[in-house]
Amino acid sequence: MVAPYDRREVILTTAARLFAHKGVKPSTIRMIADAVDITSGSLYHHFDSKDAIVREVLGRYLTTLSNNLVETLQEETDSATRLHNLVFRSLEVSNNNLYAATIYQNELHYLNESPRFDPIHVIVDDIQRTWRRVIEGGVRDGSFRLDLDATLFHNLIRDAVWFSVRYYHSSDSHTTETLAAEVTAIFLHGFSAT
Amino acid sequence: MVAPYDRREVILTTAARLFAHKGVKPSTIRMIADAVDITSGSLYHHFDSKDAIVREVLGRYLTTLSNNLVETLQEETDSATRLHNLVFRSLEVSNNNLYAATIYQNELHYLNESPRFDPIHVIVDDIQRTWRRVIEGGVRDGSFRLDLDATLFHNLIRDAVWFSVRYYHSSDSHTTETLAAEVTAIFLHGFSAT
DNA sequence: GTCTATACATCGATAGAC
DNA sequence: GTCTATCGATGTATAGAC
Repeated sequence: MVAPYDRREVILTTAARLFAHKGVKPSTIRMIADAVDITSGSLYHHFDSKDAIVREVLGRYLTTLSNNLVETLQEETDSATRLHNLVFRSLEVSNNNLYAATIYQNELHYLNESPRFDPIHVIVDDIQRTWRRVIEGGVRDGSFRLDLDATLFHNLIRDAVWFSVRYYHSSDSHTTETLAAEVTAIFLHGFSAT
Repeated sequence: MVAPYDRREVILTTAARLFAHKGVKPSTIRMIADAVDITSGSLYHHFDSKDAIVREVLGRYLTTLSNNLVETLQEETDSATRLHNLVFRSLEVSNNNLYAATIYQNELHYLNESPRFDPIHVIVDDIQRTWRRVIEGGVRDGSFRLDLDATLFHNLIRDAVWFSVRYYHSSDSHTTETLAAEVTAIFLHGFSAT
């Protein structure tokens, strides 16, 4: 028996939208309360604190992302395809969680200023390990270049995927497919015509 | 006749360090004052407001960057080299202005929340135009691929250079040289071994 | 140019009635 | 589960003495 909607869910979505658009710190408890049409005191019936809302928004998104990446690697295929699959799934999940994805990249400072977001960092570390496993695998099996720094490559492609949700908001999976293919093409084969 | 050091300059550097490490909003006027050993009220003798400090820190950095990019393009050479030179100069200037560079990428929200930072955005727009000119020139003269989205490429390499100062703090120009060469190699020729 | 003192706003969070 | 009312902390900025 689930209500037609859960007020708690409405608060989460509304807060996420505010956090994404204005930043976490400038989005006050009173603003969130106004946006869901209750008073600020009532918010504390649903959540212990403002940071608890941030944690739940980011935790859901990053957990979904982490699980999706692990899942896509169960397909047996070559390293280049594995890398492409990581790119595609990352773009897809981030596109389905635009507010959360935006918040995460914009609030690295906020998330690091105290241990209260450690659970979030644990999930992110897991995601990074997945990427590294694929990249190092590709270097080992000869798919990727040995004369370039694999860690640098990791950082560059991770940031590219991470931040591309800033400008690419695709509504259909076709666009995500195209974007993933182009990003992978640039990072694997380069933009040079020769 | 310049004093051995200018208190105003000390404030700027100290504030920049705080802004970079803790974020602009959490770095309070009192913290800045404490760090330079005066009281918060005295800060207002040197600057009209906290945002005026932010504007001056970022303005100096971005103006230097913009001028450097324009300067490096006066050398007549091929498009691939021009692109490499943009990468190198960007890394170099950002490395020489680590606090400001860090602040800029971490505070996009803060900088966009009101028109008081419009002068900053004007300089950034100029920098973006410089990059676009080089990339479009390379596409036109056949140096760069026609089958990939040049705007996407622009966004990716710009972010890569922009954000790589997060993890690469080189103290000597040799490392910057190496980093620029590797970034350019990945973006022009790819990480694939084949 | 630096100080003390403080005005004034706004924040997150709590208490207790309904 | 929502309300009103408010506490206590903290923020930017100002006023005026020295």
